[in-house]
Amino acid sequence: MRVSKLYAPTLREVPAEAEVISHQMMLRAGFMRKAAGGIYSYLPLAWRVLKKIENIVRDEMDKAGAQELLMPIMQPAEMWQESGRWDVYGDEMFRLTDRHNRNFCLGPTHEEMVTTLIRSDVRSYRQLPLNVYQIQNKFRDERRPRFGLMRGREFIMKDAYSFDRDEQGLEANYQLMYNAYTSIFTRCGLKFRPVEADSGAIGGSGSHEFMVIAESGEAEIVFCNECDYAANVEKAELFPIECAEEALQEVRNVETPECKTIVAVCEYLHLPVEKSVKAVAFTSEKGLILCFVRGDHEVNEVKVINACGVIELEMATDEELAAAGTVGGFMGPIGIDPTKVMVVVDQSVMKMHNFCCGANKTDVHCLNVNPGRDFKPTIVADIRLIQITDACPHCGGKISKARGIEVGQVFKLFTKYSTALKATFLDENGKEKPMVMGCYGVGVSRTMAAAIEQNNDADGIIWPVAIAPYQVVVVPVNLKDEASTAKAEEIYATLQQQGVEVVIDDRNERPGVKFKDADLIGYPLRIVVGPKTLAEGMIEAKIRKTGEVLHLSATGDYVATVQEILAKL
RNA sequence: CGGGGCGUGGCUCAGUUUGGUAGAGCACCUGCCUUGGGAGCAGGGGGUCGCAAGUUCGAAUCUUGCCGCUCCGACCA
Repeated sequence: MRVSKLYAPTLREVPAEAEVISHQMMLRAGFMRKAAGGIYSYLPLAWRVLKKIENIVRDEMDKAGAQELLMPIMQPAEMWQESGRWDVYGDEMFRLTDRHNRNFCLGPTHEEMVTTLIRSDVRSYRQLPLNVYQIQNKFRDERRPRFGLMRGREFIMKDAYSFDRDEQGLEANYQLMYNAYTSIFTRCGLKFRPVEADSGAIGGSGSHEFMVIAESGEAEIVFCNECDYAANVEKAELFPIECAEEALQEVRNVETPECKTIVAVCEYLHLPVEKSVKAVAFTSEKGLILCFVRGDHEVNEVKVINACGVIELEMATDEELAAAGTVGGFMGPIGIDPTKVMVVVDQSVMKMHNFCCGANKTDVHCLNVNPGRDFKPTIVADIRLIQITDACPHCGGKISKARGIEVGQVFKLFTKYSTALKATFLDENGKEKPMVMGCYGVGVSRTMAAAIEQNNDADGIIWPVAIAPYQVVVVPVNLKDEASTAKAEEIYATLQQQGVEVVIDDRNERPGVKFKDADLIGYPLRIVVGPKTLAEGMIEAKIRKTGEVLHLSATGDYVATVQEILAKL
């Protein structure tokens, strides 16, 4: 490719709309342009990167025994109604109607589609296991699209679905996919970490997320420094906290004027925060939920959702609190009827003695409260967020936190969809059984963005060779100098013949412009051909990642050298 | 959806407070010149100032409504 013909309009300045590095770089380097919020055109350079990622994904999927197919983006409402998700999915689903007023959606995911497809064709245990995948655009009307490709409303995803006779089969497929994902992200040149994850709205249980480690990541993960435990914070279990036994004392109320937060209350009463319990109130489709955790702990909403078996949580309003007989800032479990309001108490609170909490009256808190004696929870569960001071839930070791970009997730769905959608088969005994399913996603366009987040400097992108749009750019320094320009053309043609993915910057621009663009676009290797070095029989190869400059013989076998350099990057 | 900020040529922004008929830099076109890290000179093209109503002799500027973008909170690949 000749840069003079390449559709890659670079920008000198950072567009005001872009906040994160990957978004800024992709706009500046001419990789993409916005059509609407969270919706982008991929220009040729980006499309080459995406195809490279897709091909790595394909290769690993095929090796793991999955078969590629392509399902419709537009999906009829009926199958979603059958699974029950037409109503559950909410505003995040793009919906449309045809001329006959029939309802459709743009696929946010394909469990319904694939399950109804497979159920009509697979009748026997002999046809299982089966694993199918596709790479296509997905549509989700995000509440808040942001960060360019990191959270778009239309994005490219690889989604695979496995069907097995039993849970052992699922376990095997899950492991195959887990390993394939590890290979995919390794081959893409990314620093990543698989972590235990909550399975969320997709359903099922048992899940891992593949996180690309990056400061700009939206997810927070914890990992143990001593064992191999790693989890999304919203999933992370807690190492049990024990409390020393002490004699139970009588409950009494104290005035706590103007103390709206638990920290203020404890300061006012000269109590350690560990001797207090705070409350967070939510509303859900099952009504009000009062959650209680220790004063210095935080409520984990995902755990609350799972513990209560609800779909969504919202912060409760003052009116709802008043109706339940309490008041914001002074909520406590005493006197709340656990059969009318869900009183969800963190497991660690159940072990505390003589603690302080709200008295459900403005400016009043209770002292010496004890679980069991003074109140009855509706539910006791682990509902708190792990903190850096917590011990590893597996080995008790010291944990660390990091931020990550979720580029892939694997789920064990079990029979959630096959039961709802009646995807059954006959086993060897002629008995009808639901297929045991798994699903496995890779955010292809997000992976491209994540790669940039992890590989850039002040001058631009630094592509890992495996997913770079081109491997090499050849830069003739001065087009007026015939000898060096001819040499550059020769090198370009030769490399191309040898299968190197190469562009030549044949624009009649000053060298600075070409260098700046090459750095910005992030070609892994730049070959500069100019009169000065050529006079000495040399050409220059500069490695984008390290800045290292190598002088190669212009007449010798530079092709082999270039291939060696690329192989090492 | 709630809360902040912003919409002026392709990009970055000034002008809005105090209404008087639109500007700069970059990019683009032509010519000259220049060629190892975003050169210089000269000339040139391009904007119904997000949209719609309103106030006014007169609106980018004031008022109202709408739309879009963006950032902060809950979801996800």
